[in-house]
Amino acid sequence: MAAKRPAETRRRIVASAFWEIYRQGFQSSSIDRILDGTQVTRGALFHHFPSKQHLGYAVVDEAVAPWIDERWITPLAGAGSVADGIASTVNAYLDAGPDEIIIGGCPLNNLIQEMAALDEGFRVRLDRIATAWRSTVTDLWHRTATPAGSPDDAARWAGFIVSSIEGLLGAAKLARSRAPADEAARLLVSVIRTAGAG
Amino acid sequence: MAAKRPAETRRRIVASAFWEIYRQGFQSSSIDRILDGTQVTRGALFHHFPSKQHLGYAVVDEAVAPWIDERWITPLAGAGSVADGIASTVNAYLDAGPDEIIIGGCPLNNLIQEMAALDEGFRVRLDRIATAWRSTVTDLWHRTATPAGSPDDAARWAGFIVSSIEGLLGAAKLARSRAPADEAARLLVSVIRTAGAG
DNA sequence: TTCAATACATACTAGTTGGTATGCAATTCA
DNA sequence: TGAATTGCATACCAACTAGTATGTATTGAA
Repeated sequence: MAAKRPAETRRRIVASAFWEIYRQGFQSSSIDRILDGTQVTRGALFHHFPSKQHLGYAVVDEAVAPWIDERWITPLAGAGSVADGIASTVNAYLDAGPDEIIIGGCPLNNLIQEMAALDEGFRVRLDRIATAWRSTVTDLWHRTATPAGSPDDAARWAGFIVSSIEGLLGAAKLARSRAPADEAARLLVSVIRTAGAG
Repeated sequence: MAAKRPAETRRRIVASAFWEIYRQGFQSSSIDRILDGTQVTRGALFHHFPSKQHLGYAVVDEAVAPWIDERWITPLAGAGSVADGIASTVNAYLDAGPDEIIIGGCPLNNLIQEMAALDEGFRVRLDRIATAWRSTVTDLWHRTATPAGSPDDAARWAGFIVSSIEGLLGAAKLARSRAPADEAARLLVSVIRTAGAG
């Protein structure tokens, strides 16, 4: 046993748990498999987290949220328009990283479908992430779109856009190919432009 | 033990398995819980299905597919326009049945997110259902939309529309409310109309 | 009516699950 | 430096898992 660095131990558990949960889903994830590869023992894990459920919550807060943040929210915040922001974040997402990310789907969406109906703790945490994403789109819309229609339009569009992105990512997962996501994204972007946010 | 009616026994297994899988997901569904309530025993189940996986396949083919068929595909086939068809199927879906259907999400989408990356048998079966849905939208588009743009436009729009519906159903699940789905659907329909399919 | 195939029913098993009990080592603070 | 407190390791456990072995009852055809 090396030196005791509790923060580092905890970080490794959460990181490994994120991938195990990403691949298997939360319920079918296994503590033993989370531990595999890491140099962490069962005792250490249950010292840091009272239960698998709490570990799951930590994964959402400390791994899924940053994942969405860096891939969608942060780049979007600096975009010149909603259409440009959506086009470039979707492209960057589909371009970047291994196929596993296309085939495995969006970690946020995966957990929403699996856990939102089953566990309120998961639900509120996941909702927090989705809300932050939508808010960023809403702000961007307000800042850059040609003002027309009711002031709630931006929020409505943001809801539509974010849910559409989750949908198109699911289509790619089903097809094991980025093609359907690419096509749907192009349509989504063109539709945003004609709405005056291009 | 009552009279032996194998077809009825099998039907009851698939029906019960559908709900258990709908609620828990496939991997976390339990044979014992599937059997609970039904008057079927373990032996009967494993007589009709060689494994849980094969039962899962049967559920997709014989329960999920009809579910999508009767709620989306069939009504859509008789619609007067794409916009009208989408508006009325979404509304009917959100109106009909218990809240469980809003909170529980779309059985097709649930299984896509959980199983598409893990099991090719599930993936192709789920893809078959989604493809049938998209084809129906494509045909409707061809029949009723004002002809403009390339001939692939209809298929592209169909892909976008179906994935958007799955996305907006996911938003309702996350919010435990039909409101976000309603708003996103209204935007989707208006966007379809401006594209000439209204 | 016999016989074979089908349709179940019961009991069991090997493996996996999340979680705990307990002990020791490293760190921190008085 | 001594004494808590924290961090971690090992061994264990009860519950649950899918699946099997084996038996019997029911069916349909000859």
